[in-house]
Amino acid sequence: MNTIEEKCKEKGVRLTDQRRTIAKVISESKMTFGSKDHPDVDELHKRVSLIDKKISIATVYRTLKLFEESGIIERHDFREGKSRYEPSTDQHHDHLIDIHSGEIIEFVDKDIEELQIKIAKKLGYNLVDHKLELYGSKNKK
Amino acid sequence: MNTIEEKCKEKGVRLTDQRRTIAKVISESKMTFGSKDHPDVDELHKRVSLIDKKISIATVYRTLKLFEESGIIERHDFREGKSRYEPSTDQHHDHLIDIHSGEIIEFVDKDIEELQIKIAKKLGYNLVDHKLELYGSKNKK
DNA sequence: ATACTTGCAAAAGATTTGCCGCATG
DNA sequence: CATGCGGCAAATCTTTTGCAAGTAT
Repeated sequence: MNTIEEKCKEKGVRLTDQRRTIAKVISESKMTFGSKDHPDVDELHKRVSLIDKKISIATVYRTLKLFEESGIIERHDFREGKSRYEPSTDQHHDHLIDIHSGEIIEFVDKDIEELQIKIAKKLGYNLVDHKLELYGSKNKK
Repeated sequence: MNTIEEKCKEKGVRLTDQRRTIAKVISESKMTFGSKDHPDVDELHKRVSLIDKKISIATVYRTLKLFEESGIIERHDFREGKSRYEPSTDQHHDHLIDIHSGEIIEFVDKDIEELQIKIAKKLGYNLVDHKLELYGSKNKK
């Protein structure tokens, strides 16, 4: 059983064959394609179809929304007009996007996390969530 | 003449009545509606129509894209599936979005800016741009 | 049994584009 | 005058939804 399937059980998300298949594909995305993998809906539907070609894209959309709302996966908009997904991790991370290749690098920085909480507090808010994306070009030399 | 019109001249962006009107509306957005104003395309079209009701929404889209590509205005996606705009400023700022009211608070933090540059460098990149959005709920007390 | 899911196709919402007459520099 | 611009409607792209039939607990 894959990680996402386990999380569904924990959260009381009902499981069906379709959801199990989609869960499996997302769970295996990073394992198979590396930490730079953040597939979009179409890509996920393609991968899911290899396992069960009867799963419709509407189900993929519905399942992704469900998983996202349960905190099981994360959705990102990298300024392309479509969403990309990845499994949630214990360790929060942010992204650096290579503006030339589109490659996505993940990173973790504790100082930045703390600074954000402090800024929100100063403005009179509790930080619930945040999004930090760096856009950069590869440094020659 | 408004600020955006001036910037068009600097950048060699051709001016027309429609573009002048749209420039005026964006220039005046913060003056009229406060620093929390980040209108979307529909809202801008409504405001523009009050001045010249013959300007089509296609022109608003085309003009916003043009201004954005020239660095005259900034586009944001605050996770709503549509874009919001504001005039570019000399002083870079980030946004905190109230998850309950949708209110947008602008803030500037030099430490965070520096930290981002440092992180990008460590990963072998030159930071070209970035996006930081904090999502928070109002802190009672 | 009963409420939840799915597939399909249609709908919706945001944004872009082809065409052609018109304005700008 | 030539090139680019704007209006309109149709097209595109991503995502959502109504419906009828099937499925999980």
